[in-house]
Amino acid sequence: MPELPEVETVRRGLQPVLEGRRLVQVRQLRPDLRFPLPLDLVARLQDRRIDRIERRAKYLLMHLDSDDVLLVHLGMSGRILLIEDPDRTPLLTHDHVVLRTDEGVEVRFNDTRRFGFMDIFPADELTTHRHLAGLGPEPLGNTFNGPSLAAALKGRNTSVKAALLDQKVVAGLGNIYVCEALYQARLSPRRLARTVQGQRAERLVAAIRDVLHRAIAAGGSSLRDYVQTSGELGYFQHSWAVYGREGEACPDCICAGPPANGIRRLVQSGRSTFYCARLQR
DNA sequence: ACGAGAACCTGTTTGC
DNA sequence: TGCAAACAGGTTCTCG
Repeated sequence: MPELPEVETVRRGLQPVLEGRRLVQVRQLRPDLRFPLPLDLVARLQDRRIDRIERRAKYLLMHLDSDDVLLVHLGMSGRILLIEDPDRTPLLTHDHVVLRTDEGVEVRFNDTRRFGFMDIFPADELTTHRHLAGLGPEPLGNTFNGPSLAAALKGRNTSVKAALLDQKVVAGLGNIYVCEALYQARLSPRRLARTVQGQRAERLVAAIRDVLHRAIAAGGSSLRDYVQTSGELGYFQHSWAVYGREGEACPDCICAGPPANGIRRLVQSGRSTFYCARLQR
């Protein structure tokens, strides 16, 4: 999916189109995504004004003038398409929820694999909601630092790779940016999470923040199914050092080419990890 | 309680 | 060429 940088890019694209706008038409094309959609979703969105759009981890949170919050998660293949001329733009196969604003623009939630989901709930449940309550710190926030990450990893008997994918440890990283951050921090993805303490934790925090900042500045990464809200392509995928580069030379060392050297791929808890075995310890 | 793997879905790419 | 297997950004559930 869209990881944190892609979701932040979508949020920034939606802001000028949706904030302050009223929803004059709401259509739901199927009863469920990853989970059943709330039965009253359309009724609670119809004629509401969107006051503010924020992001928490990989979630978009749209605050309504009814004091409800619309939560959107893009899953693996979710996209949000902005349609300037909706009456002359046919729906696509996997358009599932369609919002039209009082300015005549449509926002269409399109998700091929339907791993995405939506919910709507009262704003006072923001900290207790099932999808938000257990989340760890924002990696770009003030509370995420070397000591706090070290504390979160202490006692964890899994790999640092698997631990960073756990949204309770830090919220918003996914497979791509974990691989990139571990590479930049020169830490092996196989390293036991609980051994990442002190300077190693400091290095990892700095790498995570730097990778995310650079990715956001580039407008995120465009993957097979993902396009920015505007329809433009993010271009951070050209900056990947290791992700998807199995067999290529490591950009920062001399261990060129396959098979023994260069960037390797391994599978950890069912997901591909890309790394340089020489630089990452 | 923790960690690993399966499940959820569709589409594309890879390999025999 | 054709078909089956592998693989893809995430989260949640089950099982040992």
